[in-house]
Amino acid sequence: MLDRIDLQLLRLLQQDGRLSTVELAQQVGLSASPCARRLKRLEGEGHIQGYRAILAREKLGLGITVFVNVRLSQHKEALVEAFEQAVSAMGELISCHTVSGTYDYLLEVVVPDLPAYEQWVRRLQSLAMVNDINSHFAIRAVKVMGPLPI
Amino acid sequence: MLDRIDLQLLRLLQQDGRLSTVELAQQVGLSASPCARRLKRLEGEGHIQGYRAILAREKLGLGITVFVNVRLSQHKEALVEAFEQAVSAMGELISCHTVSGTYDYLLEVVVPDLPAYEQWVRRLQSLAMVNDINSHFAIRAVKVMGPLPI
DNA sequence: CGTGAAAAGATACACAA
DNA sequence: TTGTGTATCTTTTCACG
Repeated sequence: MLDRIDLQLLRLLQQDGRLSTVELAQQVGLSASPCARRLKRLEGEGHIQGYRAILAREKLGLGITVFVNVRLSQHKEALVEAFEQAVSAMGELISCHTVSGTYDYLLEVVVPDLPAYEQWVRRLQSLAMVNDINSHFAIRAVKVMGPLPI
Repeated sequence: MLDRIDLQLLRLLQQDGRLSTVELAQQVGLSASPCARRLKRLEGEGHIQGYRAILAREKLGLGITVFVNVRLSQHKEALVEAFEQAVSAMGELISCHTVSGTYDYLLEVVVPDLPAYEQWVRRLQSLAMVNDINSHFAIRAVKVMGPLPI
């Protein structure tokens, strides 16, 4: 499905999402048109889901990152869906996975300050199916949004 | 520092990092040149750290995401730095924070399969200053890399 | 996959408001 | 600071070898 060159293109675009077809072409040792063809294919097949600017959290006043473990009181389909829909709609939540172990979910929340976090937790607690919440504050980021290992 | 329009630009670029100056301009109700100036400023001041393509993990054979809690045996400056440098160099690690609570670190690791994860854990365990490791597998992603709330 | 050419689009800059 | 206009450069697209 994907050959060396495709992977190279993906790697390059993961580093710099604004590289043009021409720039990519010379970096992978191709000419522009086959490179453009590959690009379109990679996008069309969904290997590339999109492009985005990476913003500086702290500079934007988003100094607090919190990892939050959540356990639900029940696991009825309807409640699970309601929970996921509710948290997905929260802008402060940038990541949410169901996980193995003691808790059901691991959330990552980004807020400007502690009062904002308290407010957010209140909203989370107000969800009826939420049984237990355990917060871990990020003290320092060692590595953030690293590139996928491809 | 940042006015409404700047924030709008950042929001738009967070959704689509390939929008051109002209497209951005009409979306925020500006003409091209002031929009380009703002863009350059936002990039120059570091509000925009870069641009990248968002890739589909599963399609690329990276089906396993694991959240790993790590506790060190000591917290001497040198050991801490050695640990952080070692894990930062691991491609499978896409995120690493020091966190409050029982553990010192929370890592996010992406690998193709369980054998690859076992291998990775072995490498982690081989670091002398690592005292305790606790893995939580991501069973399902509810929300991944959501936009920052700006 | 490569080449070449044509068309479209983007950027940069000077100047006016 | 923004808007307009222009000139330049780049990119994209496509037909064909």
